Amino acid sequence: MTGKAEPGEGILAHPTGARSLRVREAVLRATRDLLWEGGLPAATVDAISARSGVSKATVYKHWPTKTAVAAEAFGRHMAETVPLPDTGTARGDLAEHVRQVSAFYASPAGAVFAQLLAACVTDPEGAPYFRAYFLHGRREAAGTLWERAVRQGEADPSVDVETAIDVLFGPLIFRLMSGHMELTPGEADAISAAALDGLLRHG
Amino acid sequence: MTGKAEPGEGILAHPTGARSLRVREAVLRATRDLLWEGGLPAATVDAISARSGVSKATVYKHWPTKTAVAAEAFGRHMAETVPLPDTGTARGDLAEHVRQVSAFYASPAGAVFAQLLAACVTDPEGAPYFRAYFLHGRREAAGTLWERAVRQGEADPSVDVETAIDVLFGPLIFRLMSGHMELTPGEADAISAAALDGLLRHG
Amino acid sequence: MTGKAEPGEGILAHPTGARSLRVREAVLRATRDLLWEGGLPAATVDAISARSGVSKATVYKHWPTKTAVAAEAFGRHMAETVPLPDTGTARGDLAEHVRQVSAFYASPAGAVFAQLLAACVTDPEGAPYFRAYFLHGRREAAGTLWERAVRQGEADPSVDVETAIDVLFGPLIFRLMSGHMELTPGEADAISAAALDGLLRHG
Amino acid sequence: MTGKAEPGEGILAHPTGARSLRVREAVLRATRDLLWEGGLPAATVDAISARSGVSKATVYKHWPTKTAVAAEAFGRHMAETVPLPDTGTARGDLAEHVRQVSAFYASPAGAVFAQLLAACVTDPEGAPYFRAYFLHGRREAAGTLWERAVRQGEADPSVDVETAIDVLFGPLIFRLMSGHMELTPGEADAISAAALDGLLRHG
DNA sequence: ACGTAAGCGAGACGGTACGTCACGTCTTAAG
DNA sequence: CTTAAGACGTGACGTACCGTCTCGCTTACGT
Repeated sequence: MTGKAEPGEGILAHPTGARSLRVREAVLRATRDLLWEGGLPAATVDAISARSGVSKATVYKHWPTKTAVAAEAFGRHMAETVPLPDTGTARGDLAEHVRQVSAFYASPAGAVFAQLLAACVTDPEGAPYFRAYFLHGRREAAGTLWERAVRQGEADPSVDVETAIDVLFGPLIFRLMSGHMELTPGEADAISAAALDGLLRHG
Repeated sequence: MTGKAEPGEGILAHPTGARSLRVREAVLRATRDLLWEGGLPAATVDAISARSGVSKATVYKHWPTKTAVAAEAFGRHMAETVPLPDTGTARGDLAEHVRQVSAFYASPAGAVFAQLLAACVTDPEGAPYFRAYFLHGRREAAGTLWERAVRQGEADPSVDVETAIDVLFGPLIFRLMSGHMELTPGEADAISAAALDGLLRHG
Repeated sequence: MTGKAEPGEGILAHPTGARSLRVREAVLRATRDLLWEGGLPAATVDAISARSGVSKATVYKHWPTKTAVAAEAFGRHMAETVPLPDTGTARGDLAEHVRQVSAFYASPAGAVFAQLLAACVTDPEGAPYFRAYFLHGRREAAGTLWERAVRQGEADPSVDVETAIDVLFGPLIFRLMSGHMELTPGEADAISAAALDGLLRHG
Repeated sequence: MTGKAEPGEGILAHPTGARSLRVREAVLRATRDLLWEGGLPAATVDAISARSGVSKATVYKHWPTKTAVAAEAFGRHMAETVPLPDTGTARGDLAEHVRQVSAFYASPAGAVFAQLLAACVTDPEGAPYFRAYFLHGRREAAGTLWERAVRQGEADPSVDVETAIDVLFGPLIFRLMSGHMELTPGEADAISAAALDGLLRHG
């Protein structure tokens, strides 16, 4: 898996070899802990280096930016926790998923997510890592849900997967980033309802 | 009017008086220029101070954070440029507005917007300024459009204004921040169509 | 005295003001201690900063290079300890001075001197500080001796002061730097004798 | 001959064998070029390794320190260019030699010499190499001159060879290292005159 | 002739210091 | 009492070079 490119993201290369593997593991573990304890601001390269026992210079040989490290560490850690809902109806599944993601954003881990997303704006080198190691997985899960919904005939097949995902989750992210509205389960439901049924009257 | 609180945002206080007015004007003008030239990274407090002739200490007496200064400067400058569309139909107006906002995000000023939004995540003191001086105005404009659409009977009155706005523009912001998709006019149309008509089939 | 240029060395400028004075004092004291404990290698800017309580950035605002700091600190400390010999004859005074300087070079402080002189080769920015704050004082003292010797009619007035000094002390420095010969009192006497009487036979 | 100890310097050992010879040659050639192009600072071990095609580990199997490599490379290159003067008189020979050495110190190669001498202060492991591969040869040449002068009856036989050499060339080195005076031919003559005739009046 | 061990190229690694940058606080003196 | 000017502490940045190391490859030697 070392240095393997993520689909659609070009090559996110690292040094290879046995020693490198040890280094990568130590760095990612230390970074994950730091993120957990103090968010992105705590995950300074110095701190990562100190805690992992890997020298700063070596960190920079593996990742272009601290954002990249943090993104990969965060993505690794989150990758395991993606249970897809199965309520019987596509509408139920999608709404439930929005509710879950909203709850995630409202959690401490959500704050880290926001910090990482923010960091991507400033750090174009790190952004691909965030997309590859975190966003990609999440979007793939949501995409699965969406395609199932289309197959079941509930979802509008003329809507692009990407568009659908953005319309469902973009609102949550908007609120997360700007803080203009809260991310309660109720709000999540309101958003998913509006997105699924549309803003205009029909019929 | 100086230092007046923005609706819903508590008190964003500044020192008052004639000299203060001069200071505020000089700082905001200098900051605007710097933002324009090099984005948020260029709008260093030192740079703002140097260019405006206002000392750093004074800047910090008027604003809590450099983000606050930048947010206000950006908001001031953008406030004038918000023409609301009038195509005849609510659907047309909303779609057109999404297209306009999308184009704005894709522009250089959009990059500054992204940087500011990102900064708000890290800087809770500055965030209210961004909301008050920029977001608020934008959301108010969109809200006007939405309420007109409701009055015309085209929009679903059961959808909250805030929800509607977030569903329409959240997707754009998601893409802007994470960079996973482009912000072309075509994409903007796809998004507004999906949001307005809903993701599920109906009928 | 702050920021005052040393004669013949152009302007070795520092920030001025009361706070600066405190900073300079703290830095020089800390540096002197570090030099004493571990020589130039121990006097890293980080260590100086840590021990003096003055931030690294501030150190770099006062001195261009760690060599400069060390040179000034060393010179300050050494300035007080320059007793000029008075044996009655010029020959005796000069020989005695060579013996003293030789002993100094052979001492721990002499090692620091060697390190500083070596550093000047690599660091053209720091060299003037070494000349101004250390060498200048030493050469002035030796020059005094020499001029007294000329007035007394013992020394050859056709020999330039600078030349005389270099011929007397250059050999010691050569040995100190390259380590090809020891710096015992006996060797010092041999050198001063050779320099004072000349290498060729005469008469 | 490889790895043979230089006189008076203990054993400066290298690995032996046919391959080793190739390695040594490549390294020394590359180092010489680098020294020539950018002085000691350019002669990084990495650079030497890269340019010579010899791996860093191998370099360190042959030499204890980068100073050692540089010293040997420099000495090798300089070994060929030591023409001894023959003016007819010992005084003329010695003065001429001082003039030549002074010119050498003032040349680009002289700067490298200064850097190497400086490096020896910090690097006790490399110093013997500099003495063995460069200084030794130079001092031997000067010693030859001196002994000829003694045999011819011009030089004072009571002066030790080493002392004589140091008195003649120490002043040049002092100036070279500290930069307090220039190294013009005129200065060289003043120095040799003072050293040869002595600083005191006689007769 | 054929392993088998030494010598080697490649380059990752830990370590240490470097010099820089921007933030936000503080001090001083002028108005 | 507000300013301008700017020094200062703090904390992180990314880089550079050192000297050590690990890994296979390839040479050349010993049996």
